[in-house]
Amino acid sequence: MASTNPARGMRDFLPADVRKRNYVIGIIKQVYESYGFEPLETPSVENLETLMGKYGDEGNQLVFKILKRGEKLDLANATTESDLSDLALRYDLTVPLARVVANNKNDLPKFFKRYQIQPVWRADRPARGRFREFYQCDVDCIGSESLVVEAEIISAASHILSKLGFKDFEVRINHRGLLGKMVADAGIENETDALVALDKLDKIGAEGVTKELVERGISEASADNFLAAVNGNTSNDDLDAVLAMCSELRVKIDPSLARGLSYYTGTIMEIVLTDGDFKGSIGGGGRYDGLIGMFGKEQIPACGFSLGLERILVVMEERGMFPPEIAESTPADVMVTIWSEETIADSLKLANELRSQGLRVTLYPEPDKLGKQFKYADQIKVPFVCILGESELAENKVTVKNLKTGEQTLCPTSEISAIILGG
RNA sequence: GCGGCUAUAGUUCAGUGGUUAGAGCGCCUGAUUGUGGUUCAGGAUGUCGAGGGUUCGAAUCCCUCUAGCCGCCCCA
Repeated sequence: MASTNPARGMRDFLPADVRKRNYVIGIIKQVYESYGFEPLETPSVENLETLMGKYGDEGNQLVFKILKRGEKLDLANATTESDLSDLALRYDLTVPLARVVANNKNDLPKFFKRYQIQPVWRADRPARGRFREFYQCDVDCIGSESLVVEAEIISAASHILSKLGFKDFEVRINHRGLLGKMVADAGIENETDALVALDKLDKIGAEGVTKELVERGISEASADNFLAAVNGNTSNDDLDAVLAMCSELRVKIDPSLARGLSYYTGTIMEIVLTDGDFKGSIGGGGRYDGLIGMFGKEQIPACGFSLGLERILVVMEERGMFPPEIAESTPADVMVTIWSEETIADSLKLANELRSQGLRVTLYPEPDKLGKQFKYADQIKVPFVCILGESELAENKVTVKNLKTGEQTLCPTSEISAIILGG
């Protein structure tokens, strides 16, 4: 038998999951729009050449490539990857944005402030809180080199976390220029290796980082110099300016913050929870003044931030942070039963009357024993059941039962919504 | 990509070479032909992940594959 599991690293979202996701996405949209960011959507699929070379070597490996189709797919004579694949699923939302900006410069305002909440795909190995298809919630501001952009983006992301109920979190910032200088001053040639090792400082400590630097072929003297620089005077004008504009927020300079994506050029930032046992960032971003220029046109400055929806959801689930109306939501306010074949039309009519009174109404889909119908109502957690049986029809009334209290009322149709909304 | 662990009913798991593979939960039926959530009685459900091997005999031992989990790597 074929497996009924979704494909590796992919997930089905059952109704309860979707409600929680929509709740979080709703707040993210609302906050981004309150800062004047506009929505953008781009295709799931990009041309392979659009994505390749934008994320570093590791990133290139993780791009989800799509096999060529029809006559273009010539397996017998294929010798390179580009003979087999010409498209790929998008790896993040930033590179597609850069492509859109490069392609639509004349139609976009001088400063393009957009948000985008869509899934991205990575051919990664799935782990806890890590999937092959996951949503990112990006905000970016295109066209300005001003550090006001950084400040505002940090503010928006902080705002969202507060509104979702997070209390202990902080934004850590660093600067690619500062990192590059420290690496060069220490006499280290391979900047990527140095940064990857440095990024683990809070996890494995100074000794661990030194060890890893040496393992990556960097001399012990250089490694020590590098770490000394990180712990020494790390002042940077850009970072100081951002800090000054974010005085109301919890922002901290973290000289060990590196971030993997290769397209960042200036400020880099990450948002982390400082309470509980969730390690790792739940969002990050930075300035990428060179990326849009990689599409061969004008060089345009840009800066953005991405919140990881899945990680936010994992933590909110573990901590029970969803409001009761989301956590205990029901598909309908009331369920209408069907007494018999002969009364189907009456039940259909009743359901529609209740809908026109503003209620969410679910109809039991077939005549059945009342016990079965109640059991189903209980299972889907609707709070009220309407019974329209022979005796009710004879009186032109409906029995309404409150499933929580067990209370039952016989009343005309017109009074039902008052009972349900009042109860 | 590397290392370790796991795969048995819808689900969580027990079963370490010997009849017909079990349990909890869930599901179905009835007690209750106009009333759920509680209770009681009864019932159904399996390619024991796939393929091969050892054996008189394999869910159990061996090999291969596949999938999942944990750690490393990397990342949101």
